[in-house]
Amino acid sequence: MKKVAPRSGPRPAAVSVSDATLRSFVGYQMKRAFNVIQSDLVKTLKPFDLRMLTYTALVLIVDNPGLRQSQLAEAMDVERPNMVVIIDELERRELITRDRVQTDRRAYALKATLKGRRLYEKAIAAVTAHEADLLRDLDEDARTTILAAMKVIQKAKKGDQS
Amino acid sequence: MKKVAPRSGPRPAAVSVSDATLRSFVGYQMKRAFNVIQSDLVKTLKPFDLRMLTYTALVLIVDNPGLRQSQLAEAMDVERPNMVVIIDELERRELITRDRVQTDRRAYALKATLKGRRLYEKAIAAVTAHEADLLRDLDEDARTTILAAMKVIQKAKKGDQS
DNA sequence: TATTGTTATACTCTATAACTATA
DNA sequence: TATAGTTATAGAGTATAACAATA
Repeated sequence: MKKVAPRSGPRPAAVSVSDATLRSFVGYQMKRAFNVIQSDLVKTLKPFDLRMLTYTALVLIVDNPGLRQSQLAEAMDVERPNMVVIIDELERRELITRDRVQTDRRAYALKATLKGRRLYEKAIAAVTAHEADLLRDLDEDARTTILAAMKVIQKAKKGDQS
Repeated sequence: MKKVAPRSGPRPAAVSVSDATLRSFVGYQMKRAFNVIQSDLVKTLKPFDLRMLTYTALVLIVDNPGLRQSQLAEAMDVERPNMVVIIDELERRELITRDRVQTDRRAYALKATLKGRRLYEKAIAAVTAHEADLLRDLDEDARTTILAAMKVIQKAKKGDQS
């Protein structure tokens, strides 16, 4: 009953694990796919000394000169306290400037420096190239569907019942 | 020059932030969408006192009785050291058992208890219902495309140049 | 010598309460 | 009183090195 069945291969892990139950969940597949994309993105941004959050913040600041930290935090869906260290890092590296808003001295106006804009250009080019490579086996139609679907999912949160 | 221009609305954040540059990246859209799905999943699993990781581990153990921690870690794409605390929690709550494998006394065979299998049934039902609700605005065609696309992305990692 | 599970540790991301300075 | 930014802190998730027991 408890006798060991003779095994030819040296790998006891030869029997593959079934994830049949989980596979059908969109959430499960998205987590796994997102992990792939994220780890690729981390590697891509490494040479620029950027992480996902610092990269995203830099892009938004370049594209929206003068915005405040709270606006950035809301746009990135990050809590304000967590925004501070991100901004601190970008400022310390002289990629952005933090200037008091004259009309509201509580707030800071964030702007990219020339150095920040140059890093922005390089980082975006690298991310674009890596993403194109990662998605090379998806045709244009599939990509369009994915983008559309991702937007639908994002909207599903707020409009719980229009 | 520095006079405050009279504003009608009380909200200075009225000017919306443009994320046009980021929007076209699949990775960006996936992160945002995944955040929505994840936070919904967290809420869904809360009543069962499960997190994504403990939920995933429980499902895989129920579906693959007797598997080892290292197999589970590989299946979940989690480092072995991080698997330990997850398994600890499931065992402490008597949802699974950890039995020494007779043929390899280094390893543990993981099995779900009756309590574990019951929680599995309830949790899966809840997750299924919540996911259906979250994706209610996506037709079957879109879901199929998404699932297929997520698999393509996952495969893109390993087969860098088949 | 290699592998299973473990401990310790560290870094990132996330989340909340409470403070300050301004409004 | 409310808001912008900050500090402190705690919880998750993730990653690596090093160890004991076993193969």
